[in-house]
Amino acid sequence: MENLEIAAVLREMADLLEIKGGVNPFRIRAYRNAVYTVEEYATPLRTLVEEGADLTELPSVGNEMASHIVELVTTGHLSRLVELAAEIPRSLVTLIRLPGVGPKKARKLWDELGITTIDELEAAAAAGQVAELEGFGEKTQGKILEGIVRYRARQGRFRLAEVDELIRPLLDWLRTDDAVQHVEVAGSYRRRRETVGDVDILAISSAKQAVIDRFLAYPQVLRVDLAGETRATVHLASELQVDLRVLDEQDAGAALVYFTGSKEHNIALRRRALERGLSVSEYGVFKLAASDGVEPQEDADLSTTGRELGERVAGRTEQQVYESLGLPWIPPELREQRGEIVAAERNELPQLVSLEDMRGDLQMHSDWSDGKNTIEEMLEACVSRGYEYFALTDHSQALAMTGGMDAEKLARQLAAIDEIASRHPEIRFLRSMEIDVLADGSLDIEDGMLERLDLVVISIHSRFDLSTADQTRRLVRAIEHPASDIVGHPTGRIIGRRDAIEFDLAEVLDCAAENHVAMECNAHPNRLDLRDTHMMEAKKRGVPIVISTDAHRVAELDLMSYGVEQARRAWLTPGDVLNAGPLEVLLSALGRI
DNA sequence: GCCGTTTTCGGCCCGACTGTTTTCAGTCG
Repeated sequence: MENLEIAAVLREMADLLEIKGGVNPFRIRAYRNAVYTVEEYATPLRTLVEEGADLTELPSVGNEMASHIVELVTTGHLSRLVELAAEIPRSLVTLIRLPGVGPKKARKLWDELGITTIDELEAAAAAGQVAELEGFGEKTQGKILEGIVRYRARQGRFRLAEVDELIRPLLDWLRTDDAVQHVEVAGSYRRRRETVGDVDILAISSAKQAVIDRFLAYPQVLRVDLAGETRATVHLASELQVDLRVLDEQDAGAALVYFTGSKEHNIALRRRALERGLSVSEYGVFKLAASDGVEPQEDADLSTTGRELGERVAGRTEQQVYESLGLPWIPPELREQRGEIVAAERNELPQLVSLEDMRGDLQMHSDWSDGKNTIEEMLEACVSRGYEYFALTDHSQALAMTGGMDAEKLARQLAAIDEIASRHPEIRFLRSMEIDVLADGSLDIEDGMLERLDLVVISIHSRFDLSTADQTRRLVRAIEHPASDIVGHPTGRIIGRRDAIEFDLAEVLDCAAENHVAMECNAHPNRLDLRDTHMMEAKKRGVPIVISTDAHRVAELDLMSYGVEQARRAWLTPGDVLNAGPLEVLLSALGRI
């Protein structure tokens, strides 16, 4: 059982316990905390279980969660969930995915109307039965019906690059309004997560209502979900959800921290604040009033609303907010509660790699295979981006439909490259190729030709369905080939379209480290492969990373920023990224010189 | 259920908006 599946079971436990009601809310929260840990963990927990490792070492995993995980890995099911499902229909958890329906309402729908599925809920709402229930009404019933339609049609998360395109004109629309002093996008977009569920926009203004009005008047707004005095939520025509919050300038820093998240990072900050007698919200950092007689609430009170606040100590800038908590400013890409607060406290935050550090691009295609531009056009585009070197990596013959090259065609290309390179001393031209790794792990070109290349990129483009063991063997054999330098888009995933191939990440990374082979972070926003957590694992195991665009046309060379952002999320410094350094260091790390 | 520079009990993050309430519960982020 894989981590995501384990997490899904634990999440279902939490949902069912919540629907059941009368359960200690902190017990439910404990399940949700464990879900986060399991989802974020880079290596399969199944391997930890097989090694007999102590799972309670993991954050938010105690004896109970550890035994749950062991049971799931070894038996494939969780007896506690089976017991719970005998009391509460499991399908009720789908109801709370609907907007406006939470655990309490789901429970009521089941108790009063015997509803357990979305289909049954739709029928009951259409018949007007839902509005009759206490705590429900006509509006709620209508909202549920709309929500069901959207639930069935929903598109899922948006890729970061799509959101970039959708959100830029909206930002321009807001910025041209006089009432708006400043606009910034927060949320997972600012943390540069590979996909974004909804977009959080933060506006600074003293005329809040005017900003809300401007936002609601944006031509691409398809429907308004809610609109208050300081916040509004809309769906754009693209179905992308956008939340706007309008705040005073003095609150900008606290608000930006709050809305950038992640949720887990914020919770950790607030816990830290409480330890210091402070309270953090989107309105600032406040001293807590002396808490003489704090009356403990009986269960269900999840919030600390009503706590007496004292003097405000920070809020205008993010720096101030972190400083008030005894921390240096933390880059948004690191705010995932993966140890950044501890590192910040010790002043050990990494100096993250940036786009300006990049000195070359190590995967791109020309019209010799499936690229759209000539070799010389690609070269000139690299020069204009200020690169010191670049690698041209047209496909090998196994990808016939791309015009992949056999030995004879490669020989002709190398001759053409020599001629072009001789006219362009301003950049170092690396003769390279993206060579297919065949199903058995052999490379798709004669060894004799490999010797004529400066750099060899090896990639999997077929047989994505091999077993974990076979796929691991395949990659290990290819990496062990003495000519191999870089594994291109190692997991082969296409975000939202094709799953990653299955292999033993630890074994492959260790093999790469041993053989001086680098792993690529493919910067194309559809791939982002390796992903952030995998790169963290690679760094831990001493495997160098390269960031390449895999450009098939000149314009795609600009996708480099997406790769760099993912590398930043993986805590990588310029020293961890080979093509952020001088060519000699790169070639030496790959065992070329 | 988890956790520990106020450790093995007693805590556990904070606020806005909506709809249905006649003073607030539920949901959401």
